[in-house]
Amino acid sequence: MDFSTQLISWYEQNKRDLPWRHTNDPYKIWLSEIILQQTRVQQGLPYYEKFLQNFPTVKDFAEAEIDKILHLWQGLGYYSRARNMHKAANEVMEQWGGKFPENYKDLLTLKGVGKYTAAAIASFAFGEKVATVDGNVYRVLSRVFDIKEDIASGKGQKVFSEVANELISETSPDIFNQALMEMGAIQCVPKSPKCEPCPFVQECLARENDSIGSLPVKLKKVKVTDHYYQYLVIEYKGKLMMKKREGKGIWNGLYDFPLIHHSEKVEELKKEQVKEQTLLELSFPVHYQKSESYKHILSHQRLYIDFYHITLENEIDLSNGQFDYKWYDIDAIKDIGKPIIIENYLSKYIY
DNA sequence: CATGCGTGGTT
DNA sequence: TAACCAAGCAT
Repeated sequence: MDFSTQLISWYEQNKRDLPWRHTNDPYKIWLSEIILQQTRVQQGLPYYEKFLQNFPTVKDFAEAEIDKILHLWQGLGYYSRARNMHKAANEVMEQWGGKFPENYKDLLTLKGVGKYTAAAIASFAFGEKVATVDGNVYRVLSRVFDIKEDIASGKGQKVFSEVANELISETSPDIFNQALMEMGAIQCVPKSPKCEPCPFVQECLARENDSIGSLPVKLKKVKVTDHYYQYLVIEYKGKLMMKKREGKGIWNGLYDFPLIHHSEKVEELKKEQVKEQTLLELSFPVHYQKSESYKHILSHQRLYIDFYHITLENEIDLSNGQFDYKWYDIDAIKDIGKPIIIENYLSKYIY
């Protein structure tokens, strides 16, 4: 029995029941695939349901406010996915007549749809014979065939793509793709893979060569930098001062508080910096409540965060246009997208 | 081609 | 605890 047949046989007996496996609708496939990028199934599941309820069709998604999309996406991370989905939905409406493009090459033109996602939609929705090559596939193929090519390099990605496209089933490329990823997700896992029930246990070259623990090879290491944040939670009559983050950094499109950003550890609030950020003339000692310190870990940054809750006696006029901060009713703040650390703070001390 | 981009789970 | 990493993509 060949690789594909063995794999699919294993899959039919071991697969999980996931909602996006019951549809051929490219919109639902697209939604699920974007959500699942770098995200675990259990974390993504409730978001998939929530987005489908709010936006049953790609037209609904395209017509939605980006602020509503980002609020629904809150807590899932990698927010550029949500912003790119909004753009892609509008591309589908305006350039493809409201219907998703139906092949790998055209799907690749959509914002936020790369090689993996284009292959996923093309095969799952349209039956195109093109292999999905994701982290699971790298792991399974690198082990079964003991391939030591670096998966972070362009060459490595090309090699694994070629291997996967050699193996892919002629008759059921969609099931083959699902099966290969499922094997990586639930059996050929990174640590302590479950080799005993694996259909390839006899022919797995990495097992034979005792190299499972070092595969797949991934040379690139992310460097993590430290940042020290002082957030000013400025309250006046049931409103908080906030603004929408812009630019290329983290949390683009989400809302947060006036922020004093340091590259070194700091102990106390500096009043000159408070004024620079907010025009707020603090006469120290001012009445404020400093929170406990938070450590917030991103993929590439360690944030050490203190919140300073300042309750004003008099309103600050924010209409001079020097800053983009505005006053937001605490009730309204519940309905806009915020970094999860901000949401956690608000839930504990403000709401 | 290297880097930036979240959050949560696991070891 | 720090490291790793989870159905990647854009620039």
